Amino acid sequence: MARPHSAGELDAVALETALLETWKQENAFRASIDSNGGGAPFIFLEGPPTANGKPGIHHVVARAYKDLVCRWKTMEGFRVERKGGWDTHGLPVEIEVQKRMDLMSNEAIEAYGMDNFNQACRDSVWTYESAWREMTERMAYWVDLDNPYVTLDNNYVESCWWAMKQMFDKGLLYRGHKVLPYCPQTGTSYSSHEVALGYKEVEEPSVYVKFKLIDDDASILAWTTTPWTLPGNVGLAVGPEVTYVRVRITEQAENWIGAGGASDGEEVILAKELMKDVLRHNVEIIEEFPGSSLVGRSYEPLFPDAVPRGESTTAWTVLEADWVTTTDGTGVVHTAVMYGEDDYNLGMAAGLPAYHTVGMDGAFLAGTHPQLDGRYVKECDQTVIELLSAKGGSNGKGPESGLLYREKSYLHDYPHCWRTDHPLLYYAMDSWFVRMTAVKERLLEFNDGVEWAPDWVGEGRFGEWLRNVKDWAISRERYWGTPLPVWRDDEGNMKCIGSIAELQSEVAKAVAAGFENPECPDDVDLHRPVVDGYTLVSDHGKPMHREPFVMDCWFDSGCAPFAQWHHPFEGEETFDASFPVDYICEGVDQTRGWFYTLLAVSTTVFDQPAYKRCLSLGLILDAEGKKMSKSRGNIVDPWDHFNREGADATRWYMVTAGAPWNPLKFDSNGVRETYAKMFLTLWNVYKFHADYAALDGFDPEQSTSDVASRSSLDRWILSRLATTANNYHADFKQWNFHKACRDLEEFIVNDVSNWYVRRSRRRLWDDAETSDKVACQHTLHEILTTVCRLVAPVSPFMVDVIHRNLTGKTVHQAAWPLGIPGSLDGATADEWDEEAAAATANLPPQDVSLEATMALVRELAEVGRRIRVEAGRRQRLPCAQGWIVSGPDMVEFHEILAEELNVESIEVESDLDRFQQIELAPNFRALAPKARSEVNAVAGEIKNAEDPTALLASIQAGTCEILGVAIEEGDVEVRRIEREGFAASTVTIGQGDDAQQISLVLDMNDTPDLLSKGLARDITRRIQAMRKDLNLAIEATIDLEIWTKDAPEMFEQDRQWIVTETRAAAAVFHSESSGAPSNSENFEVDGTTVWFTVQ
RNA sequence: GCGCGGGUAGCUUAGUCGGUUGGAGCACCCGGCUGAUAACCGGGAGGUCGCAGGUUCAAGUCCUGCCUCGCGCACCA
Repeated sequence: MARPHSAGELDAVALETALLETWKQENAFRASIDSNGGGAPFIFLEGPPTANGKPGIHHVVARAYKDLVCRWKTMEGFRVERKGGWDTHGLPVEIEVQKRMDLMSNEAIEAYGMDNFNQACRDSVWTYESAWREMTERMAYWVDLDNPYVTLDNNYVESCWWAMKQMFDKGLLYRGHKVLPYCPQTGTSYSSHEVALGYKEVEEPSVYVKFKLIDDDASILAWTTTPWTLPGNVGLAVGPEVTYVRVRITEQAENWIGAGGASDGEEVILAKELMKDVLRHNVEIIEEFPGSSLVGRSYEPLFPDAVPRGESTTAWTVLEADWVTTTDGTGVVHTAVMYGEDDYNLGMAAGLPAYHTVGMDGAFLAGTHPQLDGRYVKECDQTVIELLSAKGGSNGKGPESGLLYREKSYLHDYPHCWRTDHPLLYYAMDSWFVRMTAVKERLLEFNDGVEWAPDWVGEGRFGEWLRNVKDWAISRERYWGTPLPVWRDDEGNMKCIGSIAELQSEVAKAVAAGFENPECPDDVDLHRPVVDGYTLVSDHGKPMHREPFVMDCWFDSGCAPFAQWHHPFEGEETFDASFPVDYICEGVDQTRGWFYTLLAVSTTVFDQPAYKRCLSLGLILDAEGKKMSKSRGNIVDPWDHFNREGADATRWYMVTAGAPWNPLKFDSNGVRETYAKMFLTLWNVYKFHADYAALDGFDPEQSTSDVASRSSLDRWILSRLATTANNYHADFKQWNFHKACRDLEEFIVNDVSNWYVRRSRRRLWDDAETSDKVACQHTLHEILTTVCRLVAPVSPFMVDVIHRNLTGKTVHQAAWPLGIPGSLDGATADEWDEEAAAATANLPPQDVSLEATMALVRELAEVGRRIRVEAGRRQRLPCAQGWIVSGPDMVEFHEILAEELNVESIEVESDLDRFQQIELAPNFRALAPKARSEVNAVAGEIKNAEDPTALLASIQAGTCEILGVAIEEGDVEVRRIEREGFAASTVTIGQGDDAQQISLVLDMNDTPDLLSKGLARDITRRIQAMRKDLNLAIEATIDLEIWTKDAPEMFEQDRQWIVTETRAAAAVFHSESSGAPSNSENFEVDGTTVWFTVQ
C-alpha cells in the first residue's frame, strides 16, 4: 500500500539530515546488506585512512566511489560487507606529535621517554576520528565504523608479525644497508615524501679533482658537488661505452678563478664530450679510448688514512657502471660507498670497502685527516679544497699543481631537513629489506590478472614500477609502528617471532637460560618499548636483542586483507572466503603505496594476488588546478557543500565532473549547478507527480494500465527510460560512471522534465478518472521509481525519500533495474549467467523507432520556433497551417506539434518543389577513392552546379560524368532549400546513406480569426502573470476589465476563452482605450495596445 | 632525464573508424515560453582545437619535434 503524499518545497539539507536519522533508527546500512543474505559475496576492502588529519573534499571523492560500487553491487543482489579501517602507525603520526610537543630530535624523544611518546602517538591517532566519522556518515558512505580494523591493535600487529615470519622463513627478509637522506641534527632519516618537502635551491662549491694514477703519469678527473664525501672516496666509475681522452696541458688559461690548476705538460683523462665544459687550459689530445679500457686501473687515495683497505682488492680502482652519463661532470663519477645510493650499490657489487668517514652526528670520524676530524662535514668544504690544492695534494703523491683542478660554484636543488632547514646527507644506514626482486615474475603475473580502471595505470604506471622492482626497504629507525619482530645476537644469529605465543615461549626459554626478562602476558603490548625489553636466547646460548626498528607503515596496510580478520589466529573461514578481494578503490597516489604493498605482501606471503579489481582515482585539484594538500592550505571543507547543496549534489557533481581516473578540478560552482539542474529538476518532477497523486488518491497497486494501450508519449518516455537504463548499466560495467550519470541527468532534465512532464501537464488537470490520466500517473510512477534506483548508488538521499513515498519501501533494498545476478544460484562476483541475470531485469519495453520519431518531433518543434524568430512572427499569434515535407509518418504526433508550433493544423505535403529546391553536396567518403586528387575539383562542380535538379536527374540516370569521374547517387548528398516566400526550415536526420531531409513550412498569412486568437492569448498570458504576481490561489476567481486600442476584432469565442483560462467571474471588454484607469496594467503587441485591471 | 596523463570559447567540458559547418553547460546580450522549477526554448557574441612540421584529396583526430601543466620514477656524481 503506498499512496504518495504531497511533496513540499525542496530543502535538500533538511531532507538529508532527517533521512540520516531515519536510517540510523532503521539500521538501514545493516539491513541493506542483510536483505541480500543469500547473495554471492562481493568483497570490498577499505583502504585505511589516517585519522590524525581533518578530512577534506578529496577524501569525500574517494569514499563516494567506494560507496557507489558497493551500493550498486548490493542492489545487484550481492552481499557486500564493508569493514572500516584505520591506519594508525607511521611517520605522519610521529611528526604530528613531535611538532605539538616540540620533540624535534631522537634525543628529545628518548629523553621524554619512548613509552610516553608512543602513548602520545596512540592518542593522537584518534584526534580527528569523530570528524572522519561525521563526514563519513553525513556523505552516506556506508561502511562499518563500529567494528573497524585498526593497525595498532595487538591482533592486527600479531598478524603482521606472522606475515613477516613467513617472509623470514622463505628467506625473503634480510638485513643490509640503505643510503637514505639523513639529518644529523635530528638524527633521523627521511622518506622520499618528506625529502620532497624540503628541496631548496642552493649554490655550493663543486670541485673537479685529479685522481693520480699509479704507474702512469696522468690523473683522472672527476667532479663532485659534495666535497665532504671525498675522503670517503674508494672508487671511480666510468661508462664502458663512453669515449674518454687523455690530454696534455699545453698552455695556461687566462683569468683563472678560484683554487686549483694544472701545470704545463700535465696529463689528465676525462670524457671527450665534456672537455670543453671542464677544461680551462689549452690542451692537446694524446689518446682516445672507451671507458672499458680504463677499468681496473689503480689510483692514489686522496686521503690515504681515511678508509682502511680491509680485504678489498678493488679499492681505489676504476670501475664500470652503465649509469654513468656525460650530461655533466667529467664522465667519471667519484664513488664514496657510504654516501650515495648508486655508490653503495656499485661498491657492494664491486667489493669496495664499506667504511664510514662521517659519524651519525654529521662530523668526520677520527682518523680521517687531522684537519677534518670531528668537524661538521658541511663546514669543511673549504678545508677539503685547501688540502687538495696544496702542492702534491693531501696525499702528497699528486702532481706539483695539487689534486684540485678547478672549483666552480654550482646551483642546484638539494634536499634540506624540513624541520631544521639543514642540508641532508645521503648516508648508508642499517636497514631491513624484503627481497621483492626474487618474486618479480609472480608480481607481474598477478598484476596481469587484475582488472584495472583505467587500464593504463595497471599496464603503464604500476607495471613499470613492477618491472623495475627493487627490494623493499621495510625498516624505519622510528618509534611508533609495528616493531620488526627479529631478535639478533652479536654473532648475527637471528630469530623472527611470528606470534605472541611464540614470543612467550622464547621468553620462557631465555629465562630458563638465565636471562632476566619481564613478564610476557597474553596481552603484551606489541609496541616499543615493551617488546624491546625482552632478551631472547640464541641456539648457541647467546643473548639476542630485538633489532631496533619499526616497520614501514605501508607494510601494515598491505597486510589488511588478512590482518583485519586476525588471520591466521582467528577468522579462518572469513579470510578464506574473502581473499583475494574483489574491489579496491583509492587515489592514483597509492600506486606505489597501498596498491603495491597489498600485492607485495600477498605475493610474498601467500603467493597469490590481493585484489581482482582496482579503481585508481585521479588527483583532486583545487579550482586553480593545484593539488589539494594540507601544506598548500587549499583543501575544500566538505561541509561547505554538505550544508549548502547537500551530499547528493556534492556526490553527483564529483561523479559527473569527469572520468574517475582523471584529475578533478573541484569547482564549488559546479556543485551548485548540479544541485539546480539535476536535483531541483528531479524534485520538481517528483513533486508534480506526488501532488496530483495525492490529490487523486492514486495508488499504483490499486489500478493498472497496460503499457501497450498507453499514449505514444507514455510509450516514448518509457522506451527512453529503458534505453537510458541499459546504457547506464553498460557504462557502469565499463567503470564509466561519469558517462552513465551525465546521460541519466540529460534524460531526467531533458526528456522527463522538459518534454514528458511539460507535455503531460494538462492530462492530470482533468478531475475525472480517465484512463489517460491513470496511464500518465503509472508512467510517472515507473519513471521515478526506476530513476531512483539508478541514482541511488551515486546519490542516496533524495531518491530514497522519493522511493519511500511512492512505494513505501527504501530504495536501498530495491533491485537493480537491470537484474539481480548476485542473488542467482551459483553466482560469483567474477562471472555470472548474463541471460539469467537479464531475465530478472525490470524495465519497460523499448521502441527504437518511436524514440527516433519523437526526436524528430522535438526537433521540428524547435525548428518551428526558429522559423518564427526569423520571420518575426510572435509566438502567440497562431498560423493557419503547417506542412511537414517528407520524413516518416508521425500523424500521431501532429496534435502535439500543432500545439508546440501554435498552428491550426498540420498537414503532410509530398510535393517538395512546392516549397523547396534542392542543392547537391559532395559525399567525400564515396567520392575520394574514385576522384583521388581531383576530388576537390569534382566537389566544386557538384556544389556549384547551376541546375542541381538537372544534375541530380542525370546522376540518377547514371549518365553523369564530371572531369572523367562517373558520379553515382551515393556520391552526392541532396539538401533542400526553401523557396523564396515561404517561412520554412529544413533538418537532416540520420547520416550517410540513411540521411533524410525533412522540412517544416509555416503559413505566414494572417486572418481576422488568427489575429483574434493571438490577441486573446497575449491578453491571457499577461493576466496569468498578474495572477501570479498577486499570489492568487489557482482556483481563485477574478474580475476583469479590458480596454484596447488599434486592436483587431476579437471574436466572442476568444473572449470566452480568456474568461475561462483566467478564471474570471466577471469580464468587461471595451474596444477603445478611453476610460482605462491610470492604475491599469498595459502592454503593446504588434501595434495593439491593451489595458486591463484585475480584481 | 624517463614514463604516464592532460592542454578544445572567459570557466567546466564532449568530440567514435581521419570526412569538409568542432558540440554542450555556466556566465553575458536580445527575444520568447511559463498553471512545477534556481527551469526551459529561439537567436547573438565568444575557438590560431598548446606551438611547429609531416602524412593525406581531407587532421581537433594519425606521425615527429617542441612548449606547457599534473602525477610518478630516477637523478642531483
